[in-house]
Parts: sequence; structure tokens; C-alpha cells
Amino acid sequence: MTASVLDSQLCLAVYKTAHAFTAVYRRILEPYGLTYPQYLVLLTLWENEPLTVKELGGKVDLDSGTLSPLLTRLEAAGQIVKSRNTSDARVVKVSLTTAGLRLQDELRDVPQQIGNCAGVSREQAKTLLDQLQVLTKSLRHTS
Amino acid sequence: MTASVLDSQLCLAVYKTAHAFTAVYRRILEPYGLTYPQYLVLLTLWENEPLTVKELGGKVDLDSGTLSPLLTRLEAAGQIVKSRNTSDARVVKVSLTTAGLRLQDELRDVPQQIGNCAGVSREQAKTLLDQLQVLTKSLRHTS
DNA sequence: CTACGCTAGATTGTGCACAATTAAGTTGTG
DNA sequence: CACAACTTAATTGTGCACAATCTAGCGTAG
Repeated sequence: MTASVLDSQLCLAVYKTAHAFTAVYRRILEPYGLTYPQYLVLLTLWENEPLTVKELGGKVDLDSGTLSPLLTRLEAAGQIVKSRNTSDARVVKVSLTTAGLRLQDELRDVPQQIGNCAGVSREQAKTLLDQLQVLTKSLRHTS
Repeated sequence: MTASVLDSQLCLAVYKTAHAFTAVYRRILEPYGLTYPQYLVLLTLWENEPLTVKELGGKVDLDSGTLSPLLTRLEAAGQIVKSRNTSDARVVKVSLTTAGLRLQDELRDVPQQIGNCAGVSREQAKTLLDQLQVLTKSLRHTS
């Protein structure tokens, strides 16, 4: 087997692992009416609220085409509020509502639940994480 | 840092690596009018043609809700043909057209190109692959 | 033969990903 | 001031992911 075929398999494996992860998140988050990307956005806001759409997009690696409708849904669900900046009307500021803040506490056990399902040791997780970050950097650099 | 937070980061890393990979595939496959999932379907057919929709779905891990429209697009693009089985009219057989077969040769360098972009050694790729497969199995088992 | 249950695919509806375009607002320069 | 260049978000269009439902066809028990 050549190295390149291995790389193709690697892509497929990453692809399938990502789906397996989101399936687990879906099961856990479904009772709260959240998807994994929405949860990611909330995680980011819990740490850094408030953020502009652009800042948020930079942190979660999503552009306005994905983020705009996602934020609209989160706002409709009552978790966040969008407001135009007064000094620069191009900028939209995203803040948490009381309900959105409360979710942080309600979802505090999610990482633990994910950890249980992943079932890898701390050392394995760290190693895997490092390798994936190197790989991602390499893929981004050449594309 | 707790192990569970590490697992959350691991999910995010997998998620980002998957996107980085598909971005590379997108760039490579775009001249051929193909997406990564479409390429996966063709890869499978090049090895096993003809296949039923169900067999194909089992191999690429996609259900009919995703596969049906994808196959419709591949058929519209002239790469495949769908035909009802005569003995059991519920079954749809998916075959390659001459153009679809020719693509196998035109795309023979794709794994090599992916390998160049990934830039990992054969040993690293193998290790990573194994770890991801174990992780995926664990995630599927518990969800 | 009829009815029930099962299977294969297709369809519908919601949401994400992303390229391309648009709209609105801001800033710098003549 | 006028206006071109740039920035921020939103919108549009295509395609994937997946749950839920629907339809058609098959097979068997009664």
C-alpha cells in the first residue's frame, strides 16, 4: 500500500470520526434543542461575551453565510440577542440572554459525558489532539 | 485541565481536520464537478460496480436520504446509471457509465495529491488511522 | 386470495458548509 | 464635499447529513 492511499483512508477515518462525534453530541444536546455548531457558539460566548459576528466567526471558523442563520435561530430560541453597534452600524454585537447564561450551568456535564463516550485516556487524547492539529495546519497551508 | 475538556477539544480538532480535508478535496475535485461525497461513491463503485443503493449506503455510511439525491446528481452529470431490478422492483442497481469509468483514470493522481497536502509520514498516518478507528468504534458503541 | 409485516428507495423538512453576491456603512483621498 | 475602496453582515444558491415519513413491492400466514 502506498502512503497516498493511506492518506485517503485517513481522510475517510477523520470524516467518519467527525460524524460519530456529532451523533453523540446530537443525542446529548437534543433535549435542549441545540445542535453541535450551536453549542460551539454558546461555548465561545460563555467565555467571551459579548462578541461581534466577525469575532465569533474567527473563533469557531465559520463565515457569515453559516453564522447568520445559526444566530438567527439561537435568537429565536431565546438564547442570544443581536444588536447593532451604535458607533459603527456595520457591526452586530452578540450577547447572551438570561436563558443563554443559564444553559451554561445546565450543560456543565456535557464534556464529561463526551469523555465517557470517547473512552480514550488523557494521554491518548493529548497525542491525538496534537497530531490532528499538525495535520490540519498542514492541510490548510497547502490549500 | 480535566480529561473531559480534552475530549471536547478532541471533537473540535476532528471537526476542523475534517473541514480542512474536504477543503483540499474541493479544490482538487472542483474541475471535475465533483464533491467529496460524490468522489467517495465513485471510488466505491470503481471497486465493486454494480451495487444496489443499500449496498452502497452500507459501504459509505450514508442513508437513502443523503444518497438518493446524490445519485440523482451523479446520474444527471452522466457518471452513473440507476436501473430497477427486474426480479425485485424495489431494488435500484447503480452502474457506471463510460464517462464514469473514464473518471477513474482521470482521477488516479488524487490520492497522491492528498498525500502531499497532508504531509504526514506513512507511520504517522497509520498510527493516526488506527487511533481514529478505535475512537470511532467507541463513540458508535456508546451512542 | 387477502391482509399484515417487512424491505428498498424516495421524499420532506431542518440545519450546517461554503462560494458568490448584495446591501449598508465607514474611511481615506483628492 | 465627493467618491472610490474597503469592511461587516446578510442573502442566495448548491450540496451534504439525517430524522421522519411515504410509497411501492415483496413474502408469508391464515
